[in-house]
Amino acid sequence: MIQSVHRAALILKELGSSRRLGVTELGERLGLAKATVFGLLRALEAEQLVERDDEAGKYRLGPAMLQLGNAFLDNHELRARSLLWAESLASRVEEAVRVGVLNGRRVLIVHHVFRPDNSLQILEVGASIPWHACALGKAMAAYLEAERRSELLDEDLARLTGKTVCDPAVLDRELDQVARRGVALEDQEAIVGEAEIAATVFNYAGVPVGAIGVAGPVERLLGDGPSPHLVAAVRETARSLSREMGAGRLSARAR
Amino acid sequence: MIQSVHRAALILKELGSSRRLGVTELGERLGLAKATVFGLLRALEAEQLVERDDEAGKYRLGPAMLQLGNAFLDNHELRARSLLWAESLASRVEEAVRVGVLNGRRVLIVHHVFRPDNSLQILEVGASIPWHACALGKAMAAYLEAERRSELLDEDLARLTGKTVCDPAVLDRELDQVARRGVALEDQEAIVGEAEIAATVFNYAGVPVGAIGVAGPVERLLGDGPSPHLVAAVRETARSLSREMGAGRLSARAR
DNA sequence: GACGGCGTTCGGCATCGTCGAACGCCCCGC
DNA sequence: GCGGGGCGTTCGACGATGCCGAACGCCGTC
Repeated sequence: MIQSVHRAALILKELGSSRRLGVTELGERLGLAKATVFGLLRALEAEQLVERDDEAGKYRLGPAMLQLGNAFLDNHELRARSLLWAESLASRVEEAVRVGVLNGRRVLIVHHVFRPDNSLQILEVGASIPWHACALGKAMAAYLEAERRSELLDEDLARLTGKTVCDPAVLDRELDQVARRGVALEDQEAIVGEAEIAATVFNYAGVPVGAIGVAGPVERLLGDGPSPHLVAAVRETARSLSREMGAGRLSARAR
Repeated sequence: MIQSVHRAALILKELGSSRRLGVTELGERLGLAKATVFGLLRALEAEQLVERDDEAGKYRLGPAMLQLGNAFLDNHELRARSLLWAESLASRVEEAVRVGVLNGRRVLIVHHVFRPDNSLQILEVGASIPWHACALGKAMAAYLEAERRSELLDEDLARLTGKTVCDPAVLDRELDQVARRGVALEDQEAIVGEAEIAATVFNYAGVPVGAIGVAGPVERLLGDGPSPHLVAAVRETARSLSREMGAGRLSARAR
């Protein structure tokens, strides 16, 4: 639908996954004529969505992309409402806190508070993680309607570490358990040595709209069984956030 | 050029500056038929560049936007090369460090290291600041070719605080001085109480490609005259970064 | 000095996006 | 409860618009 917009988006996504590409290479990858790609690049360049590498004829993503990405964050309701909660959760448990939303088959991190210990950490906002390899993803998947859940379970579940759970049947049972307990766990399923404890955030209608969780070294989080202190803190924070998300909608409806 | 792509970009930018908009409102703002806007939104939605607000028919930016914005950062050469330098500068001077590039008439922050003192700070990556209201912008403007410089000086120079310099003639002289000294200063020209000291980063051809600087409370940075320690550290870091940017290109050419 | 590969330009053809009008829905006020 | 107005959405026909293949000019290489 709207061919040129679709193709422009393909170009942007292609440029996003490679440092820089030329017209010919883009044309080959997308199966389009060089002239077509060139025209699209020209239009995108005029919008600053794409930039030309000095001298070489290569193209890369442009600065407007960053501004729009930032605008997405600024307009994001869950993120806005989670800022204070995440901060207070982080200082309470002395671990990093992440907030994510489900985007297709991956979890997009929309907020990230560093562990308050002065160590050098990289900001994960904007990163996207396979849903089955993080507690945030499992927390959301557990509360989706059955149809959507099996969609997630059906397709290829990549193995990121030796502990990643890739068996749909096993995952399905784990999701049931998550729904029963109200918390999701992840034990080195994305990165060796790292674990996460997360809980779901719901909107006024009881639909999961995101998840919040603490992430850190497996010893501290899951030492011998999930730390009850952390689990309680995460659950509590998620519940407060859900209440706030609901409140926003309800007061809007009341008007 | 490529009408539909141009219009799609306009929609994205419009959505970026308002929390959420409906089809009709977008149509009015852009002077397009509702059906046209709807078609474009449909296409953008399929790409996850745009998202529909639950229930209400409103639209907002989608998660793919964030991923692309992040991809821009990942592919950004200056940013990649500045990560370590910025980190070491920040710990050396105990102040926040920012790295920016010129984007039209504004400076886009592509990297930001917090002041290492545990205080709560907000990440400015993705923010864009009028060039004349920050040291980063002035550092770059000072080394542009005359034509480009007067372009920057000619148009409207917004007043952000009482100390913002908005007079083209005064700014022009200040830029000459920046070029002579090799550092740009900013004294509460964007935010009251905040100052910045920055120096230009050049590529192999001597073209300014960005700037790096320290930002913080005016008393500490410009107490009585710009702190010589800070000025030296910033200059040195910018020179090292420039060398690295040049080296990248030269070795590429040598091949 | 000729070749190959690149980004770029050109122009004709038909596809594809555009628009106005009409539909169905929800909310609000009478 | 009923009517109106606003919204997002669908439809179909017109013609402007973006698509493509081919050709150009540039650079680096062999």
